[in-house]
Amino acid sequence: MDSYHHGNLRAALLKAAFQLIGKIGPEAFTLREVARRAGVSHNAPYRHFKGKEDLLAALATDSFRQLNEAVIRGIAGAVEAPVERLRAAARAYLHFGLANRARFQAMFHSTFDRQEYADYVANYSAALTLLDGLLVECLPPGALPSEIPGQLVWASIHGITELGIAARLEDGDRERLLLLVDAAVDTLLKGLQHVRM
Amino acid sequence: MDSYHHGNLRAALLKAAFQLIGKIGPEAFTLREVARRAGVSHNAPYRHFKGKEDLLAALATDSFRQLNEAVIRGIAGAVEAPVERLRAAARAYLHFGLANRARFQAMFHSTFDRQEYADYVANYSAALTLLDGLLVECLPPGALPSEIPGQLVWASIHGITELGIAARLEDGDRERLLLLVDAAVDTLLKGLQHVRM
DNA sequence: ATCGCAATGTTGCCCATGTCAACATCTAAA
DNA sequence: TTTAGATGTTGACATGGGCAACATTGCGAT
Repeated sequence: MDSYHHGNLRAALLKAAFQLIGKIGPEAFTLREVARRAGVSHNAPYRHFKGKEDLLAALATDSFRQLNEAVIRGIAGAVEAPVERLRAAARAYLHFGLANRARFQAMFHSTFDRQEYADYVANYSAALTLLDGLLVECLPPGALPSEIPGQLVWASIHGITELGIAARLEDGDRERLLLLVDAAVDTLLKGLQHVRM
Repeated sequence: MDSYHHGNLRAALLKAAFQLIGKIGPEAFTLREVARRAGVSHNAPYRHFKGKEDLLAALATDSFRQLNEAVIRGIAGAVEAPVERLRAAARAYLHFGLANRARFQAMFHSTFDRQEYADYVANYSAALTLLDGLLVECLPPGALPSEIPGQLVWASIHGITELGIAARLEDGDRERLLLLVDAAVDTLLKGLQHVRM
């Protein structure tokens, strides 16, 4: 092999992009550098992506998939109790964000037009649905006339993660944030049992 | 006048930067374009800022100041009741974020080294302190052994704002998010009265 | 089998940007 | 008034995104 045609350049480019964006922020992220890392000319990516944004969109979509998987793995390793499962999911979410700050940013702060990326939207929604399902298990049956509780929990976990990313973390802070996530879950669950929506 | 020297270029550059970043994202934000808008050569900004990042840092710092002011204005226009004041602050926070998405991003997702920008850190902390003060008024006295509740409330409001920014909004969604913010405040307050920290 | 075409890569180019260096102009203090 | 420092300007360089023209390859119709 080793021939003119790469075989599966698209995948290779995405892989290289993952590594690159992990080392530097998504701002410094460079199409040409991705190509270099894939051992390919600076224009080869254009045969597989419309441009830089398109690559970023693919990256974001894939990252969402991985986030969902990570969350699922998280709850799989947890006790049966619904609250524990929700906590585990929340912790997994936080952990994913902290461990993949640049990709997290690509997932939420990219500028591509979402309407053109149905896959992205699907995986985005899946994350919310996932969390919402766990939440339902934690609340008294029939207590969910709206989608608000799910969005509330998601937003809180997401906010903690965002702020955790924004503040550059020392190693000890990870613990603190985990406590915060637990506190968020507990507090919201308690509050949701008392507040009318 | 109209002379070689501008008079107060630094301020003019910041102003131009505000306008520019309002029109486009902070990624597309360009030092040269800022200079152009200030009617000045592409290298003039270097006499007032170390480089692009430095300008962004100044912008972020200033934006934080404005956020805090907006929040304060928000509570000033609210009823006396502590919970109402907290709600007003939260709404102001959300509103500021939605109305200034690009600057909001600059505030939280920039890559400059925070240690070099004491002003930035000060204004950042001020936002948290502000919120925390409002929160204390809403809780039973002596019930705050930790900083967790404040961070919790902040993170939730922030998360709603971030997700609101991330999802491009239709006009009707603004209402929904405001409801969400109110729900967050109510739910967290209720929960905080029942959960041990 | 072969011919031809579409897919995939490559090279070369253009323009914009961030930043450095050298030079120009102004202002204020000595 | 002179002159040094502050402030702007012009020019240059390296790098990046993206277009166009060309090269190579593999695959399907004949």
